[in-house]
Amino acid sequence: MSASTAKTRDPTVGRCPGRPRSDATRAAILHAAYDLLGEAGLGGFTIEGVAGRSGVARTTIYRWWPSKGALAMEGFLAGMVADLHAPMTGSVVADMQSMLRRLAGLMRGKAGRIMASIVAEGQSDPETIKAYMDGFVRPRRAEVTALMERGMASGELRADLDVEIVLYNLFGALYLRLLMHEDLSDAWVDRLSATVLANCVASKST
Amino acid sequence: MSASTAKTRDPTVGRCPGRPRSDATRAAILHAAYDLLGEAGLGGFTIEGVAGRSGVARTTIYRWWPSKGALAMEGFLAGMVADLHAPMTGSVVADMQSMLRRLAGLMRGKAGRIMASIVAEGQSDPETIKAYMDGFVRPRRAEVTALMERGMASGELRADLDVEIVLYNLFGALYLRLLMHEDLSDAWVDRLSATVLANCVASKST
Amino acid sequence: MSASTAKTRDPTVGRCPGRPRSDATRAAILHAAYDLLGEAGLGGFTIEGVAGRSGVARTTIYRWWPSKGALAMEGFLAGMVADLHAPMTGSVVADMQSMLRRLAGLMRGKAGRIMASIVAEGQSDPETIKAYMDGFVRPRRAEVTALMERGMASGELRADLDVEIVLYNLFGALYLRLLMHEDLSDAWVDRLSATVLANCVASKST
Amino acid sequence: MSASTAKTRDPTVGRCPGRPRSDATRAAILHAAYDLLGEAGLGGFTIEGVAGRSGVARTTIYRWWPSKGALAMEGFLAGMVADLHAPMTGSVVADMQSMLRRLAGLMRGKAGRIMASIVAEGQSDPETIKAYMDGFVRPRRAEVTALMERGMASGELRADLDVEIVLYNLFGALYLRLLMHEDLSDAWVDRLSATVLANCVASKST
DNA sequence: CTTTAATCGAGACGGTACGTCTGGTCTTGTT
DNA sequence: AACAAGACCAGACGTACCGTCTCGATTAAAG
Repeated sequence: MSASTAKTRDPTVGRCPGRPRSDATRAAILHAAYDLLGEAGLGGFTIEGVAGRSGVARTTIYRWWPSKGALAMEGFLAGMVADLHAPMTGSVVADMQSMLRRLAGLMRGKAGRIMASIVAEGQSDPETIKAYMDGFVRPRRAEVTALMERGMASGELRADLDVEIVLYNLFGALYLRLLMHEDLSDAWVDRLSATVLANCVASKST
Repeated sequence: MSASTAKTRDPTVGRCPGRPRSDATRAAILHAAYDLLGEAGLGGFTIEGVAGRSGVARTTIYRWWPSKGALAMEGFLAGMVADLHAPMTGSVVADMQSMLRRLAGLMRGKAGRIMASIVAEGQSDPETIKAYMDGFVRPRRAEVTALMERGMASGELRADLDVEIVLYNLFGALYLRLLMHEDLSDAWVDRLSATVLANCVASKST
Repeated sequence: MSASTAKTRDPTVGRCPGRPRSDATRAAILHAAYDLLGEAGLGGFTIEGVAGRSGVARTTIYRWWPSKGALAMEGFLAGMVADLHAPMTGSVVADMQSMLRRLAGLMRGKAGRIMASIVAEGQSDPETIKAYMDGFVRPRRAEVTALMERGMASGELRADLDVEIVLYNLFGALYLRLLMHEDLSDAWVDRLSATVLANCVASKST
Repeated sequence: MSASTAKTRDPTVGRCPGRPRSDATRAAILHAAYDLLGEAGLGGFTIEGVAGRSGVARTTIYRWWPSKGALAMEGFLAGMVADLHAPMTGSVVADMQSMLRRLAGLMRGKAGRIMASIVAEGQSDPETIKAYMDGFVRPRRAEVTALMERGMASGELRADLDVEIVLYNLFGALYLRLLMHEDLSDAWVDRLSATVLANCVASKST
């Protein structure tokens, strides 16, 4: 797991002596963390709670995760089985629209609550925000950037687009509504993508 | 203070008997709150800390503010002496650009840290986010909306703009970068406004 | 309580501001402490345990007692309702004998277990042993010393006694047997007092 | 080692299969135990500490010693190279006096600290006190008893002595002062032996 | 002037979670 | 097998704040 902030042994140096780390324990912790996050947000997310729910000693958690935020992050990522890969139809615009709807759908649910919590926690713990960026945001961004650049290359989108800015226009709007507890309905998302993407498609008259 | 979430006596019932609330105390609390927020963010922001720093009993704070977030909000608003009123030159686009630069400037400083903290706290306390919306976001939004509608009426901007979406494109991008601890330089802000506003001006060929 | 190691307010300065300390709470803590000591010794004596048993918050205990040992000591002293004042018959020797039997009786019971625990704890915490000396041992010693000196003055005991040494002969023997988990029956105690006191009475031939 | 409480293999059954127990390891453990005891008392004496200092795994210690006290005991006995055999001059009284001074001398030093620690530990672990009695106290007691009985037989001491009580008078006094952290100077010890032994010598007038 | 009622300080109190520490058990691989 | 290493559970430690509570002292309008 590239985004893991937990200490890990270097696997290249063969085997270390001593009892190896229990994967069952690790999984139990992450699972409990994800559940607790979804139920209580990061406000009610407690190392103590995770320990209790997973049946693991608190010391064990402290041994492997440096902070509450780091644990939350990894629990979130481990629980995000549903990935967000763009669907790859022919139309870049259609792909973008469906991707945004899917992201908004996640944001409306348990995952959205967790995402908001992580961003919140990140405001007082830089490590958390960094882990979130590296583990979740940037991979997503890279995918969408690639998609748009494909559209620009194929002529579907204007060639002079500032892709980064467009991404912030889209994701920024979604995150802002998420964090402000505003409506994230498909209708609103469609309005967003329609408005922004309309300015991205190549004009036919040229 | 319309955005105050502190309990207040109903001023219509004339004067109540008993000792009136001390304004010096109230000011001391808010001042200490603003300072503490700027220094430590909301992670190190505690009622206890505000009480200690302001030389006020904790009880007094609890008597008037229902939650940590409410106090932070009011402290933030009270400290925001520098307002953000649009400068009102002739050009709507120029006004928007300068307004965005000023907002970004605030975000780079102590106020930005506080804004991030309030949004963070709001994720576990809906009252806080509501107070932030009512006290800060919506007034700002209303100003900019009015500005843009003026531009649409005058013909400087396209008449078919979805103003709300454009606002989310702009503010969403700024908030996202603020919360992700990314760069908020004037250069980036100019790139943002250039890209978005270019799609807003009326095309001359009409 | 002269031996109290708990912080106490100076009662001479009238009333202090703030909520006054709850005597019920204090009594509950001391009572629970005595019980727990008797049941588990000082080895199983825990602040946490006292808090749980007395229904008091742990913080409250930490507020008033600086250490485990201090709490144990005060709990012990507070629980020693049965005092050990010498009975004051005519005969000093008889008084001594009955006093030793009473002390041995205590040592056989819950109090003895606590005494042993305190002495044990004192080996790694000098404060504890000091508190035990000041609060329990020295007052006892003073009583018996006075008793013997009365006997010496009246002619019942030899005038050239080294009272301190005799006290160590008696109490040392009892403590040693207590700490070594040896028998402390009345029969043995009588043998002790007979042997030692026989050497203390004034010889009639003078 | 007769007083050892460590599990030992029965040497009569020839050789057991498997790797034999390392005597170097055992010695290292006991040596580290003695050192640690002298430096930190039994309060700072931990299996972990002994393991670290001796370079031995904690498991190994737990395999062979059932409790902290048992290990401390054996470490103490192994370190007591200086034995306490009575010097055997002609005079029983002189021998007793010198023996008491030697014991007091030990008590003033590192060994005294360890003895106090062991007695302390024994209050919550009966095995420890038993091991201390069997390994150290009773052999000492037997020697002195024999010495006194020799004196009684030779007429130097009174024939009607209750030797056991006299021993408790002497040793009890010393232990009590040791455990109460009171002075154990030669002067005080001489006062003790003078007082007690004066009552033991046979009266010449008979 | 007195009431009289509210504010404000101080601080005790029951709680929750923190992050640390130690003791003892267990599970590995190595010797 | 014995051993070193170290993961793991269990649970107490002492601290920081939380939010509630009871006091006494203060203060200003209402009677």
